[in-house]
Amino acid sequence: MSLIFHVFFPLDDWASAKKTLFVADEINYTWERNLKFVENGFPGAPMTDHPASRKKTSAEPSERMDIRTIARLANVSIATVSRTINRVSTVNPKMAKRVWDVIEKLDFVPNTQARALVSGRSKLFGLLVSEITNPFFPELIQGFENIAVENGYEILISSTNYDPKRMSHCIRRMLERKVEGVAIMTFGLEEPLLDQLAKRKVPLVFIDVGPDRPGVSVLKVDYHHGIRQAVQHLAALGHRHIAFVSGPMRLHSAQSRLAAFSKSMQECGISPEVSQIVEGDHTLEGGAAAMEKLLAQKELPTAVICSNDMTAIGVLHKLYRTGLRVPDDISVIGFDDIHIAEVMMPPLTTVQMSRVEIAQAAFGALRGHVESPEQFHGKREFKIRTDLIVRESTGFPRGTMTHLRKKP
Amino acid sequence: MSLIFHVFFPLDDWASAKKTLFVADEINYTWERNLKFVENGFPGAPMTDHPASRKKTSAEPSERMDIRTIARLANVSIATVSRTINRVSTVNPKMAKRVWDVIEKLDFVPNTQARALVSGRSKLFGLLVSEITNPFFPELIQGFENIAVENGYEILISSTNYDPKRMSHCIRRMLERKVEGVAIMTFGLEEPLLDQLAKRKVPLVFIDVGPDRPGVSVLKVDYHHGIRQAVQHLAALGHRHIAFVSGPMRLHSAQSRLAAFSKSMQECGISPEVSQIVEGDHTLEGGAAAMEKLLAQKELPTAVICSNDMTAIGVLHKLYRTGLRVPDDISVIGFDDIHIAEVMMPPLTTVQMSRVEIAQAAFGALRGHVESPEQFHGKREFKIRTDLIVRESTGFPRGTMTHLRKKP
DNA sequence: ATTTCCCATCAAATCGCTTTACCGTAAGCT
DNA sequence: AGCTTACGGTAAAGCGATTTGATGGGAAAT
Repeated sequence: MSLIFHVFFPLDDWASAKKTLFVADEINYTWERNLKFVENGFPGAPMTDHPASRKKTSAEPSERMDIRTIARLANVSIATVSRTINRVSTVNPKMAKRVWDVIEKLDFVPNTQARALVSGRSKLFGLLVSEITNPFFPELIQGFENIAVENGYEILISSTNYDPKRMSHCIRRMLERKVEGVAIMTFGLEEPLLDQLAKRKVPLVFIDVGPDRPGVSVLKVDYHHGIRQAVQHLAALGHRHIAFVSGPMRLHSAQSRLAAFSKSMQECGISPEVSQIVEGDHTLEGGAAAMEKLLAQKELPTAVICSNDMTAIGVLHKLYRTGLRVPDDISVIGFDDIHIAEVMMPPLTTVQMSRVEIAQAAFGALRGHVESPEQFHGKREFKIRTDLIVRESTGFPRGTMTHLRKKP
Repeated sequence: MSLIFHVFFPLDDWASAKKTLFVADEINYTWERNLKFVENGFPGAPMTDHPASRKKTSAEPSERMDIRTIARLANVSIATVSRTINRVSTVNPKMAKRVWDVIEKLDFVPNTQARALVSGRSKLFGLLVSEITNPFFPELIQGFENIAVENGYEILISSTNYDPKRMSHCIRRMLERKVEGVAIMTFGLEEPLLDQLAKRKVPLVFIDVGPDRPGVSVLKVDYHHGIRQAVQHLAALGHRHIAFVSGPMRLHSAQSRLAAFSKSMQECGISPEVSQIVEGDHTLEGGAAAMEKLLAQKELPTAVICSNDMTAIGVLHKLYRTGLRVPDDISVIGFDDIHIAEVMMPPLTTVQMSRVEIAQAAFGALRGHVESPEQFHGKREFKIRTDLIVRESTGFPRGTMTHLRKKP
């Protein structure tokens, strides 16, 4: 019978002695690059050094630091050092202290690569986002990173920039680093690329939609909840002509948001007009372009709901350029609630989707699969809520309160 | 005698597709600590599994993939496979093709950990930023990642959130992963933390200021160039009362920007007033708070220059709240030129500092140190230019063109 | 005094890949 | 023919940990 603790590498404690320091790596390798030398009269043929050809450049005064160096200095066996570092509970405290002392004195840092190699656990998760420059993602990354580090994992972040080639490259790199799981936060399903990961049975977690396979979890965002609130909010203010600027329609999340919008409109007894639904691409520029299209139509909506905040900000900007005032002339609602939405002019009414919640759910799913696969054998789903945050970009529709109205 | 090529892991070629991607990482460790279990009546003493205890969970139908599996299937020796993968120039193209074919058919991915372990090269760089949620950084990360990936490196990204503890932790983690260099883009010098890295001779690159040590490069940003343009621009428009919202003064970059401002003011024959210089913290909220302080003073400036764009946006927002119009009532200039600055209401006049340029310089410095230390033995400095981008948040000072003026 | 445990030790095997000798072989040159 | 050369093969030695099984010493328990 044994009590099992999950301990891999007790950084906090370890570094608890405030001396967090650094390990000497051997980074001094040189390799000259050169062209193939054809006319060679001498014996040594044209050759290329194998990249790993290492030459001890200098006789380091301090010999290299091994787990066995520690063992020697602490006067214990390497097995004991290993156990100590990994906090196996059977080591005698006295012995452990001796070991820790040496480790601290020498500022020893175990080599993660070696550990990963033998243990088979890289303690690495991949995090794939579609666009790191969209503020939504850094906030998500931040959350994910926090939880991951707290739990002893590292993250490999990659931004696909909506490019499938790039995405495939990212996945490849993660495979090379032997990630134990990947969170695919691109809001889209790229079937072919997944095969590489599926084949290797890497646990995955998706947002919105993902293949139905063991080892794959999906975070189901309840778009409808927040979007219905948005539509109702607008309807209650008296809006009947509500436009929608969608995201790129190949994204599942964009489709879902649009669907939620249409449904909510019907629930409110308003029938959405097709001409008032225009496709954006979730960027600032896309939002501005979409608004321009809307502006070009004979009938102007009195409110616009956008598929994300970046789009909404683009819309706000186009409106500003056009001389239309928000919310006096037209109301605008975004989606995501990125930090900057709050300081727009005017502050943006938006549907918030918690990054922290998503990050936690994603990490939890991955960790679950990795650390206790038995309980996580099937596909798991997690619900993510969304809620309307009312700020100042929404108001009564123009014409409703004529005395307040001013013509642009 | 041999000709040497630098080839480690030809990602580009290999994944011949031009896919560039991202790496990042982050974080911490949790492990439950446990007390020694004294009262144990049962046989199996309190035990902890060694983390690396691996249990073959499933009998893989496909046997595990080695470099030697490939060798066997391609009918060559493992040495040849290794040479092929590493593009050693002496391998016969025909043979190489045979090997590549098998590799592709089996979707073989070499284990980076094993390679790193034996070759001593992790092909990993650390990237430390102060705040990933400030849009400036994701843009920088994007640039850094692009170049790194193109050159076969991965990045471990960490955000310190201005917390020294966290920073120390980040550094520790990077050491464990055996990064070959670290770009410290926190715009601040944390002496004690550096020791950890310095001791291990990890190449570093800083922005603005860094210790004068071999292996350390510094990216010197020419703040004065852009800021002088900003001041001159304002002065030319007729402004004489120009305020400055600085960053947190413990940041060297914040000090430099302020110094550049003061100097530029003097060059223009204007003496900066102390009361018009207020400290912000490079955040939205800090900018708003700073503007509030400025607003509370008896004499209002006619223009405000901010230490970064986030601050400027905060200022803009506070001004909007107060009912002051930009640039009619007051002009505002930012610094950084983050993407969103362009769509502010009004679009922000700002000093641009190229993220791409910084990323390239940083990567170049690191790579230089790692791959040809002889030429890079000393501290190297790189210049980064800054330039004013005039948009619409600046105009004539109020009172200059009385006929255009409207009282708030 | 003997039996148990507990705690450690040692040595050896692994992880997946790189690298180094050293050895053939077939073709190319003289 | 006689030698080089080019190119691949073999085999073995690591890289820096983790793990396991065999083993032993000492202290507590019987």
